[in-house]
Amino acid sequence: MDTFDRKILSALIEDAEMSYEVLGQRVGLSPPAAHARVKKLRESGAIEHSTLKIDPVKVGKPLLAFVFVDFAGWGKSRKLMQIDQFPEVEEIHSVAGDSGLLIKVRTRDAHALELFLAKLYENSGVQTTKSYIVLSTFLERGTQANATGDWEVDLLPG
Amino acid sequence: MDTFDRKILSALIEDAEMSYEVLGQRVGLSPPAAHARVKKLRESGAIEHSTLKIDPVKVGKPLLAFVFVDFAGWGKSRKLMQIDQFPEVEEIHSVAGDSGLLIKVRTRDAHALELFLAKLYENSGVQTTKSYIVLSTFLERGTQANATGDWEVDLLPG
DNA sequence: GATGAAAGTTACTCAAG
DNA sequence: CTTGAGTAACTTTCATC
Repeated sequence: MDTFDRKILSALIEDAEMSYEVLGQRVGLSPPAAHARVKKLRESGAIEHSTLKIDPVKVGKPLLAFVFVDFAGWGKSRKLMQIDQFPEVEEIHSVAGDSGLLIKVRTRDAHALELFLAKLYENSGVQTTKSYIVLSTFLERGTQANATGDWEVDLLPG
Repeated sequence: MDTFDRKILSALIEDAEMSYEVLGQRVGLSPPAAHARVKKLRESGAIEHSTLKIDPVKVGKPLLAFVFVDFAGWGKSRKLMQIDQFPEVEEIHSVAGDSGLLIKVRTRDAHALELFLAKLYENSGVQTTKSYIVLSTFLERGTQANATGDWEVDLLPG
């Protein structure tokens, strides 16, 4: 995972359908060299899979919310994990602090969110939920390949 | 945006590099028909762009956190918006409730998160931050194309 | 690492039903 | 919408430097 690999990942994160010829000249490698590195990045698992960024509004899910879920105990957490079956749910994390789970959920409207929350409460063990409604999103992207300072280093010769 | 379109999006979200032949037989269309629909989905903006799902650990960012940021006022929000320059930052939302902004940030370790928070406090107007450290992630995916109930409907004839 | 080349596959478009 | 066909482009690998 050197600078070339990070440049390749950064380029493909922006547009995964770039040809190896274009990719190569963007990162300063020949097409075969770029291809070999992408292959290794896939085999190593650094690239999990290719996917699409979808416009939430166009698929009828303009309302985004983050829901914190508190439990009485951890016994029923298995059943609650099945909420990944809901296509409205995009993320499920367990978090440190005063809450148990943090769920990112995207619905058609407030009523659909209410129905989802009702499903949550059907699980015994769920004590309270606290929802944060998103008013507007300024940035939303996947994991970036570079870290702070990477670009400055890249500008140096050598 | 009919059932075919949602099936196409769902398939490409799982694997965007599928050939139109495979895509067609997965959704029940001929390759040219599948191709034409994908083209329209791009032109309509429903598909924003193709991207890669990256393994955060493999790129050196195993620590995920959600940070709520409170302001004194909205005057300096423009400057604070520049935090999208940080590759650690994946999402920036303004949320209703007792906080102003919600930031999803992924760093190498707790120290790197601390450095990022220090950058936030450099902005005048930032009053407090409240961070939720993610202990484990059970689900993390992009916006799904279907809504609850879609699959049941699809199983019906006609 | 670069180049050049080869074979196989796919993208993309169109005509016709 | 389907089938069938066609060209251009790309992927993928390999031999060579």
